[in-house]
Amino acid sequence: MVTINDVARRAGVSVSTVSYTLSGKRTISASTRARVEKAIAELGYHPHAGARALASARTNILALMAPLRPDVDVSVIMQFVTGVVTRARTADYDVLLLTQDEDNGVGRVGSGSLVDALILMDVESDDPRIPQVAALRQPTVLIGLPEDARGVSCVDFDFEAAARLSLRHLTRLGHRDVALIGPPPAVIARHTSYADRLLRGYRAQATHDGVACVIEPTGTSRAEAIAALDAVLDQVPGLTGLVVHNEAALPVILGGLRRRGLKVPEDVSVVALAPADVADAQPVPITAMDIPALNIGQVAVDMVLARLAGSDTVETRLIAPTLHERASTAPPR
Amino acid sequence: MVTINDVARRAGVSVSTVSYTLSGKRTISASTRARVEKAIAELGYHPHAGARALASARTNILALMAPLRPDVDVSVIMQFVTGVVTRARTADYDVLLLTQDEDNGVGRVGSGSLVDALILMDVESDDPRIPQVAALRQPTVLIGLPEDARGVSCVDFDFEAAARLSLRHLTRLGHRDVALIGPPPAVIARHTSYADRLLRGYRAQATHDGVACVIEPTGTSRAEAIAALDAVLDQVPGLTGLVVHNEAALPVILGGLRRRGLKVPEDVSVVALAPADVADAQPVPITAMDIPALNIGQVAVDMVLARLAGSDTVETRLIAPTLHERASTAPPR
DNA sequence: CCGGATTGTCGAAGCGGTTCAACACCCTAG
DNA sequence: CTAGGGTGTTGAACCGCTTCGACAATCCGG
Repeated sequence: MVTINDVARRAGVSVSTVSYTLSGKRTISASTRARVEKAIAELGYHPHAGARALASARTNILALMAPLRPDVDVSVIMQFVTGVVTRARTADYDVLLLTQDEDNGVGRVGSGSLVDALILMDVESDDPRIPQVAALRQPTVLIGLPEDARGVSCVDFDFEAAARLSLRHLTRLGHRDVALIGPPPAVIARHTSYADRLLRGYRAQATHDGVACVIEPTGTSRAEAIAALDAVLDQVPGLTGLVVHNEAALPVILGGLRRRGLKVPEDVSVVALAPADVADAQPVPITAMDIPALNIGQVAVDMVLARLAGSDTVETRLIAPTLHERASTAPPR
Repeated sequence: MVTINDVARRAGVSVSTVSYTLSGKRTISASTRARVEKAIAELGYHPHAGARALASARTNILALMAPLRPDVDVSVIMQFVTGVVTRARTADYDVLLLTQDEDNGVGRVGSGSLVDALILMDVESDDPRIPQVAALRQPTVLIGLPEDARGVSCVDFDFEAAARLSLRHLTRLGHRDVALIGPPPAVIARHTSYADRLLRGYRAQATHDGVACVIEPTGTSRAEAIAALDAVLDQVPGLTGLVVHNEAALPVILGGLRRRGLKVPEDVSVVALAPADVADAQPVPITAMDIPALNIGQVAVDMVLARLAGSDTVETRLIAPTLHERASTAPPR
């Protein structure tokens, strides 16, 4: 293993000079810097991450706790993770990937000084992890808006507004017989923050627009999606408008509508809450509130890095939704 | 920060005793162990990861380099990542998530002693990362079979056999006018290992079964998928059988077939290479070679952990495919 | 031409663990 | 009763890096 000592010897300077050359925390003459850099290149020196972490109390690692379970929209997760990892790298940070279902992952990586900061996805309205991160000395960003954030920063897509705008798009087109096919029952039961806000927004808009508020959750499996569609058609016999927030169920629902002889958008208009590429990659391109998952991931990293850089402003950011019209919505005939 | 010193003082023993209690590398009397564990619990002690890494030359972190780009099948990636992370945690390892497109990520985390081992996804036939990992002291497992693995272990789904069996399934049903809609052109151009093997298998089986070998790559966007379907129908006018290996294109292709008045499976039989849940979540449940991505991830971790535990057997493992019949295949009429 | 800044470099003290060699103690066999 | 062999515990060296205080050399204005 080549250490900072080897570099120092080769460059004919002291270890501290090498360290300062690397960190730039003291001025180094151009000639010395050149000699050190040459030695580093020749030896292929990479500082030992553990030693650095020990001495500097910084690991340059971010923890990202993601819901690696099947009942979430994989595309959204993936894009979010991608946003986090790529942005983190631009600031010379690495990302440690954790699952939710570990007992006390937060405490382990936090108290163990394994990471400098945390990003928690899939936050619930009353998430048990919030007191855990609040007790940590590392800053944290939550994806989602818990009831009580306890001074922890939050960021998320504005699902409430997205639900409202989705329904409004349908009612403005003239649809009165509408329904929402939503996230899995388990997600709702957990009071996952985004699901709570989604339902709240949908309900508010339904009341506002004077249409019946029919909400049917559904899982990711084909059978569940079909059942949800059945239930919805049962409750709203002359259904002409559908809002769907369930990436996995989307194709099945479209197939189900077709099998009943219902054409999209001629007979039924469909609005989805999904990333743009998912909406576009359906049998019929779907009008959707595009979820900018990549962007949210980047913002989360920016927020957490700002805290690491010394800022102590705790903020909550909501990313405004935009409707993207594709081929799945039309006025009722 | 509570350190091992605090624990030692509180338990009335030396630091080395605490350390040995934690690691179990020396015998400790039951009473001492109890006192130490009590102190640890009371203080909420978590060993400092950096200090531990420095002293023991072990970080208990695995690097996972995943293709976080849009032209890959997100479900497969997600499931694989999930398999890796969950299995790693059972062995008290954490996972550092890296992207391919970083310049020298392998060298950075390897030489920098950030990780104990690496897992590389999306390996190309002549992957530039292979010499890099071969130069590292950390063991590595490749997902995919490069031409020259240079003594690095490999594991993957047997895409060659999967392609053969997919086509064979169609020809056995009596289909003669068949085609393959494959991975994105860029993936093929890169000579991604799985794409190479997929095409090889398909070609071999086409020759063996005496059918024309029509292969059309396609990207993940709707336009590309439609174009690919057009091209295929152009080349094979009386098409009755289709093999698809492109998760994102699948729904679009099904939509395109329908728009042309072609029913699945009455007019066209479709076999996919995809994870079971993806195949099931289509408008029509698709007969598929189920890609056991979760399992492959677990196996990759097992292999790398075996190397860390001292085994020096370099092996290549291929996971055999199994066909799962759903509702998308039937004899031609 | 001198005193005080400024600039560039260095030595050494940690950071918080692991692990080795040493040692005290107790048990048992001869 | 003693030699010999565990068993349980300890002190101290060490892992590779960062950073503080010290210091020599150079520069500048008065």
